Amino acid sequence: MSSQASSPERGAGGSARREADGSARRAADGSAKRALTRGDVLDAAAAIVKEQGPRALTMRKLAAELGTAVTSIYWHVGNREELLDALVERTVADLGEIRAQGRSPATRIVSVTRALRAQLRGHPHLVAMVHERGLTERMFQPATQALVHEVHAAGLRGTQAAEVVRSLLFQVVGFVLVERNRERAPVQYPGDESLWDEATAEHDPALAKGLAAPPDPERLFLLSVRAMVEGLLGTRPRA
Amino acid sequence: MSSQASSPERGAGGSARREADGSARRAADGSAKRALTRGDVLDAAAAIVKEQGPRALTMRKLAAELGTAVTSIYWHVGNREELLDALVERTVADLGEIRAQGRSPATRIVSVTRALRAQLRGHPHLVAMVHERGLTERMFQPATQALVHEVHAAGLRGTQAAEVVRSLLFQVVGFVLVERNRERAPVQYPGDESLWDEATAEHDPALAKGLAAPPDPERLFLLSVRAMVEGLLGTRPRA
DNA sequence: GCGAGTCTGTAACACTGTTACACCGCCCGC
DNA sequence: GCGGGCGGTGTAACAGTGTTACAGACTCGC
Repeated sequence: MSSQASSPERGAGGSARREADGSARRAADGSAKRALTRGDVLDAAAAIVKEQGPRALTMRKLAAELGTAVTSIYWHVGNREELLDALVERTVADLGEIRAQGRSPATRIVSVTRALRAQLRGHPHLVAMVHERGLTERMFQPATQALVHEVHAAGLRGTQAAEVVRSLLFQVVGFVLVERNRERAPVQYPGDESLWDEATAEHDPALAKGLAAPPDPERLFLLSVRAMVEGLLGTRPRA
Repeated sequence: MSSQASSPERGAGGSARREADGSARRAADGSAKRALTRGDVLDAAAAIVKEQGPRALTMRKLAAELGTAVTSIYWHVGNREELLDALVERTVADLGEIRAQGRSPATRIVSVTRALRAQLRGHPHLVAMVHERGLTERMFQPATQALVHEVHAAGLRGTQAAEVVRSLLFQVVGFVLVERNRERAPVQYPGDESLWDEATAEHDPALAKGLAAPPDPERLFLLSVRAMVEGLLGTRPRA
C-alpha cells in the first residue's frame, strides 16, 4: 500500500487536478508537450468507448492514443475499473434534466419515460456500462424526480406512489436493455421467420407474421408504457 | 481453414459424438482413463459457470478441472464462444414447458410471466449469458407459445395479439435483467437512503421511505405485470 | 503391419491488466 | 547555487487470457 508518491486518483471529490494550471512542458526533443491531465485521459477513453465499445478500451490502446505510456494512465485514473467508473459518472452528470410534457399526469408520465429512453439510447454503451456497474439508481435520479412529481400530481401518495415510480423505472430500463440487446445481435437462432408458422401461431397468419417480423421498438415501447400507466393509474393516457 | 483433421465441433446438429461408444482407454501409466467427450466438457463448464459465473470460465481452468490439456477442450468444443453457446443451448433445452394457471386469460397470462421469471431466476448466470449472446428469441419460445395461446383466448388477433405478446416478453425479460443487476450490486452510489429526503420527495415522507428502501421484487413484479396486462387487455387480472 | 482418423500434450504467440522501479524535470526551501 | 522532493513518465517485467501449430499417442479397419 505504501509507495513513494501518493497517486492522485484518490478521493472521489477532487475533480480538477492540473486542469487550472496551464503550465506546458518542454520535452527533451524541444517539441511542445502539454502535461497529461486526468481530463485528457477521460476524453480519450470516452472517445474509444463511444466508437468501439467498452470492451475495446484497453489500457495500452488508450496510452497509445494519448502518445504516452501505460503507467501514466494508471497514475491519473488508478486502474481500468476506476476509469470506467469515472467515465460513467461523467456521462451521467452530463445527461441533464428531464422535463415532462403534456396535460394529464398520465401523458406527462409517458413523456418522461420517452425522454428517459431517448437519453439512454443517445449513449448506447453507457447503458451497458451502468448496467454492469450497478449504478442504475444514481443514473435515473433525474427521471425519478420527474416521475415522483407526476405521480404525485396524479393523486398517488406514499408507498403506493413509490411502487408506481419504481415499476415505471424498471420498465423503461428493462425495455432499453432488451432493445439494445436485440440491436446488437440481430441474427437469432433460429431465425425469426422459421419459428412461427401456421401451427405454432394457432392458425392466425397475421399473428405469425407479427411475431416473425422484427418489432418496431418505438411503437412497442409506447404501447407497453401506455398500458402500464393505464394499469397503474387507472387513467388512459392520450397521445 | 484446411487442417489435418476435421475437428468435431462442427455441424450444429450432431450432439452425440463418442457418448454411445463406451470404450475406455488405457493410459501410458496403466491407470484407467475414459476418453473425454463433448458432454464431459459441457458438464464441467456448466458446473464452473453455475458456481462462479461465466467470467470465471477460462479454458485453462476448465482443462485443469477435467485433468486434460487446453487443446482437448478446443478439439471438442471449438472455442470459448462456441462453448458458451452450447452451454446456453443445452440449458435452454432443459428448461421445459410453461403451463398457464388460473381462470381468466388475464390471470393466466400473469401466471405465465411469473413462471417465466421463476425459470430465469432459477438459472441466474444463464440470463446474462443469453442476454450477451442475443439468444432471447430462442430462449423464450415456450413462454411465447403459452402467451400466444392466452392472448388468443382473450380475444386478441393478428398484429395486435403479436404486439401484446412482445410487450409482455420484453417486460418480463427486462424486469429480470434489472432485478439481477440490483442483486449483484446492492451497494449504490450514493446510497438509497441519502438520495430521498423530505424535499426531493415533495414532502411525502412515506414516499421518500418507499423509494429509499430496497424494493420487494416479487411485489413489484406482480404490480407491474398486472398493471400492464390490465392496460393491454382492458381486463383487470385477479389474484 | 500399416495407414487413417481421433484425440492429447508441448510450447508458443499475441494480447490483456497491473506494478516495481529507475528516471527526468520542475519548483521550493535553504 | 543547489539539493531534495514532488509530479509525472518510461522500461520492463509478471501473471493470466484465448488460441493454434505441431508432434505425437492411441484405436480401429484392413
